[in-house]
Amino acid sequence: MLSEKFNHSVVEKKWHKFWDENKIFKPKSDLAQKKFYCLEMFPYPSGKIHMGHVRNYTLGDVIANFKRLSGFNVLHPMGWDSFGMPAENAAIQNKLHPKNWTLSNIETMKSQLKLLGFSIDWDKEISTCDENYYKHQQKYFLELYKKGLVYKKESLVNWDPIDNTVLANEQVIDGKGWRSGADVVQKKLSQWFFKITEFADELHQSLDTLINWPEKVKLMQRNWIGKSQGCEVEFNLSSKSQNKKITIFTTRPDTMFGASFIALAIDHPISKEYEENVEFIKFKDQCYKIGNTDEAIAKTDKFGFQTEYFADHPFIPNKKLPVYFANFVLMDYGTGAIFGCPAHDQRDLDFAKKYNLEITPVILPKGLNQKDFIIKNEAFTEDGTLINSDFLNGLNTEDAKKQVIERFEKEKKGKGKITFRLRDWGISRQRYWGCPIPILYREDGSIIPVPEKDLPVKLPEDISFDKPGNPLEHHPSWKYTTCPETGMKAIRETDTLDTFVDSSWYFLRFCSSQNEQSGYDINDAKYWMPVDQYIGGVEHAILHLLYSRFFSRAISKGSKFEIKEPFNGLFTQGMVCHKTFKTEDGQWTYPEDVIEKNGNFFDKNSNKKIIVGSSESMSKSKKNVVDPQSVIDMYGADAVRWFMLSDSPPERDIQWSDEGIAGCYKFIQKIWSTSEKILNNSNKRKITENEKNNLEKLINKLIKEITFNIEHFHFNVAVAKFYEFINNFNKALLDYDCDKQEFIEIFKKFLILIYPFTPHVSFEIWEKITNKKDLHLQKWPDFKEELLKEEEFNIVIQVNGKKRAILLAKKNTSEDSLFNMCLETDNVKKLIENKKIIKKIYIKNKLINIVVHE
RNA sequence: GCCCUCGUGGUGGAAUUGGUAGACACAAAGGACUUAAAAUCCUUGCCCUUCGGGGAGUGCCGGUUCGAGUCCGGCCGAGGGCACCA
Repeated sequence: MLSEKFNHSVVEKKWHKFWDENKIFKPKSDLAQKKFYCLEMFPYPSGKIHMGHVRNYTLGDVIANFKRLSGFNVLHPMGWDSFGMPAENAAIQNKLHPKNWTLSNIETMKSQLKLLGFSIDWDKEISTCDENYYKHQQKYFLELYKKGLVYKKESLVNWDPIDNTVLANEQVIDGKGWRSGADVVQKKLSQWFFKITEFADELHQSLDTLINWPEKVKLMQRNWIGKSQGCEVEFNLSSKSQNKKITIFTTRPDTMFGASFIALAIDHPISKEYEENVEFIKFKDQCYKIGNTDEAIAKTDKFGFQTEYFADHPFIPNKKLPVYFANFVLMDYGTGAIFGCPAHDQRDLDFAKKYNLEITPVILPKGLNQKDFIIKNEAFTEDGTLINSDFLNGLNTEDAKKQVIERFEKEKKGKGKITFRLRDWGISRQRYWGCPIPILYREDGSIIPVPEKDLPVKLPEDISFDKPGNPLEHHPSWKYTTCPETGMKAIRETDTLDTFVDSSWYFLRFCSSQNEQSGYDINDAKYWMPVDQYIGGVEHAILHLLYSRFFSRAISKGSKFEIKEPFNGLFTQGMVCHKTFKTEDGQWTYPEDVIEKNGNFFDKNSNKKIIVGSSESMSKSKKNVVDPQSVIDMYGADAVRWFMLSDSPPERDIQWSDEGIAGCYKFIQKIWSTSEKILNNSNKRKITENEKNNLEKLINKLIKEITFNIEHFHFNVAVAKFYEFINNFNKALLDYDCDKQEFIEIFKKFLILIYPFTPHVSFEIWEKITNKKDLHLQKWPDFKEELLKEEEFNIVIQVNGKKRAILLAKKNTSEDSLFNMCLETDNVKKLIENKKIIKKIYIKNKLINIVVHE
């Protein structure tokens, strides 16, 4: 009988229809069953799906399927992060309405995702630009407003001059807008903020509870929150005309006796007194001129402006410290004021040298004599022993810190204090395509939250992008309204919410996606939350993941079900990379347009010579992309999924290659042809006990390995084990040449194991073998540990730690007889002849090492 | 500058606790089947060899150990995060 090829396009369509119609991926409403919430970061509907999506959702799908087979009630939903700037850019460029552009992209991408056969419950689909979604978000905004976690303030903000919008600190990367790449400038604007700093300590501490998060991500968040232990100290300032008090923050109170000046941030409140001082204005301008890139700032010389004030040293009577405004002091960290200790801080040293200020060393490095310790151009910033410090002399840094703080607290001059680097989250965006902020500005100047009954504040549809700036601002009527209480004239807030707000609670919405009354139902959330496995790109390590941790805390605070951590397990996958191609005149070229001739590469359209560049993460701008749709058409969804899981560990980058996908296609065919071989076998010879045993061992080993490797995210290793199994299984099929029944039973277990990876071919063969369409209802097979115990072992024989021979020995052979067997092995014999055996090491069923001496 | 991670064949990568380094796959070379191709299958893969085997070998140098890819110290290289945070 001739084997037929596996026809992926027909088979895959057939199963998509069956899965869809029977809603087999819908979770059960039986809340007594143990649950598993498997979530991948939802996509922004930019047009078409890309390979990054394919990899992300394939990884999640393996987990979801595996957990379903393992008896869990699995929630595996999908939605769209559908507000955002690209929709507006498309509107401007192509005269499309952002809504239409977005909805049509969603439609395209949804159909593409369906091609891949992901086990998603599409009934739970949500979209953040849907008013049924954002009305709840507006409600949460108002709740946070009530809880005092939202406020408005005038502040210097990061302004992206290309996108014409404000960016959060987290969205400024190397001084450039995270999306536009434009140099960010500082601008003073009145903005809404979420008080994320209120949770700084909790967000920091709670990271320790996230044992299923990558250390790397936790570390990044820890650094971002930046917890520092120190103290605040009050200084008395005096000038000819007046006295004042200011508070400074320091993490090095131990260096107090080395203080030689006080430095204030340029916008410290005291600067009000100098607003009209010509010299001060000059100084301020000079500071702003420097530019915004972090590198430029870091390299800038330290300079300052001396005030007429002097500060009293808290411990040294009559010691007066000059007070400066300095360009390196930040207003929004600590108190915006510091004391300078030049000997033990590099910035302070640079500053002190410029203005000839005192440099008093107070920390002596270990093992150094005080006479030999001179500060020249480098400050000593490490720990040591206190000198020149009155009551602290002789103490180490740690103890000195404690003593100083104790003394400050006793004398009411200061107190221990923890400070965070984290700033509040600026959420106002001057954009149309986002969630409107439900706030009114009444003509009498008061700020009125929109009453809940008037929600949602909907986006107007009739908008124009003819003028630059925010279309909501320019809309002829939308923003004009009246106060619901007084009837006074009022104007709507025209800023919309940062789209990171949208994605900060969507995982909660999935628990109750249809609920009209509230964003999520407490009982649903109690059952489904937290997300058991969250999967996405590491680029969200800080932004999205920190915001979500904050937002779910903030909205659930004080409710019957407080959410501490929304994501129990986190996995950050690597990117999909491809070689880059450039013509000699520097034009990026798509891989599909590159042809090879005698080892050289050419653009098939222009015939220009192509330079092959390094492999980089697939991106539209470099054109090193491969369209998933065309690959699915050619090789099938199972092959594409298989590729995504093969070779590279999921947390590392993967290299896309044509040979690789072709190899995956061959493997899918091989699964199919193996099933054909079994079924077409008409031999009637009965299988022997030994053969049967071997087959059982084979599948038992596979079950153990696949289970372990899925649970540990070693999908690439699981793939290798499948290859190994299929190779051995085919060999057995050929060698044993007996009645097929036993092979069928083994192969059925194999199909259950591989179903999470390649569902289409698995379902098809399962049906062919069993005449049933119920592969998804099978139970994940158990393995019998006793079958894995081998009767015979390869015992490695080492002489002086080097492998010299391998012995096949029965389990539990005594050490002595093994040793005797060793001595009779030719190789060993040669090597230990005329030598003294010093030592024997025996590791049971594994290894013997004979140590000899000349 | 500070912090973190990673260095294994031509390539992607295996190697649960220190115990047979290179599983599995891709690419390459040779071969089988075929009129031919595709598909499939087999063999090979550093150096020496009398074909039994021997030697070197996981970025480099050193250490601990009977035994190190794995642990420790010091270099070198790549990638990532933070960057005037007092």
